[in-house]
Amino acid sequence: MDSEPGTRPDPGGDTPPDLRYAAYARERLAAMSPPADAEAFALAYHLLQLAYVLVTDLETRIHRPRGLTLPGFRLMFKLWLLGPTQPVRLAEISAMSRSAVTNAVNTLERGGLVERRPVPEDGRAVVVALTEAGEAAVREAFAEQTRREREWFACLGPVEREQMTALLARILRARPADLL
Amino acid sequence: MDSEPGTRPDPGGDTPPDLRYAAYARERLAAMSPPADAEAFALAYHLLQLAYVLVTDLETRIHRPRGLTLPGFRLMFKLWLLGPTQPVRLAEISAMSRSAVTNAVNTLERGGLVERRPVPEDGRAVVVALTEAGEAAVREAFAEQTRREREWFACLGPVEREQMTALLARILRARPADLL
DNA sequence: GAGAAGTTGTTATGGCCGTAACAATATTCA
DNA sequence: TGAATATTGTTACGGCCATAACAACTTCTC
Repeated sequence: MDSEPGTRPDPGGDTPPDLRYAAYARERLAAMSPPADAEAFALAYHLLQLAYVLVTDLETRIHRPRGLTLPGFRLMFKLWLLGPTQPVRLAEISAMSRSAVTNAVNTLERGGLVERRPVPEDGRAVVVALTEAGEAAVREAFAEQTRREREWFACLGPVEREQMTALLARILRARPADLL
Repeated sequence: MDSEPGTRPDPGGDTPPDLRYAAYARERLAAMSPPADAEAFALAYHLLQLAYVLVTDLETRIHRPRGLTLPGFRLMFKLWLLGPTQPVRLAEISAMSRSAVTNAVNTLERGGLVERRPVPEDGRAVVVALTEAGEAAVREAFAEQTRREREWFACLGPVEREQMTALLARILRARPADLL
């Protein structure tokens, strides 16, 4: 049905393959018996796909050419704002595991971008701090990343951008309580 | 400033650490000289953070207990809708590399969930197809994932959910042309 | 037809991330 | 005080993903 060109907004023209797939999947799910929740699928799919494509773009276009990675940059950016910080704090802010922080810090430390310092009051603890090279790197990468983000979001108006941020924040705030 | 409790929506109560950090970062960026683009940061941050937290939740709560992974499930789900498909097609739909597909298919094939079949017309090509076990697995996992997604998005009304999906799709459709 | 050029899938290497197990250190509490 | 418990950071292992290089095959072009 509906195979003449121009009948719909563009279900086959220069639409990227991931969006064509999304449209197809939505139809198929709605047509199942019993019909599946095509709206929940579409929201989750577009959210994950956009995040994936955006992450890949920032990584390959901004950070890798500078010898960084996106996760590495994000960690350094936090240190830039927060100052020297314990791994356990970084892990809980980022909602990721302590071992992931250890790995990221290892990589950045090899590159001379951050350093570990012992904490006198607690023999277990360590703080991670930017080196001077790390501070310069994060400042420059931040400028470029912001520029690229603005390109990505230029298709939305200011009100829409705020709406979107607010909706995302609402979901994050209301995240299911049983997250472990 | 503003340190009495209850003055603001909750910049310190039971707000999760990632959102508290986001609010702090936003203030700091706006207070820089010259001020940085705190809005672009906030939008990108909330988008990436939500995607990350959601992915982690679906992975650990739904798929890992079933012996799957989220990327593995997503690939199987595509095969479920599309039928036997070439890796190159899967890669372009998913906007990921062919080698990532190879790896994912290897893992799924080890688990007996998909199989490779040669293509008579093209000696290079292969199609990946669900096995019977794979079809059963994807159907069950899909039901659970949908249930969980509905919990995540229950904090939005139907109109807001559609708004959000539309905004995400708009950004995906307008993605920068020079993505390589 | 035969060689050049392109496509497909794979492998190797390296980074990211999670879980589980561990050693070292702090804290609690009987 | 001293033993049980909790916390911190690390390591080992396996999965995901990208890039680059490669072999096999197809298609284009002369």
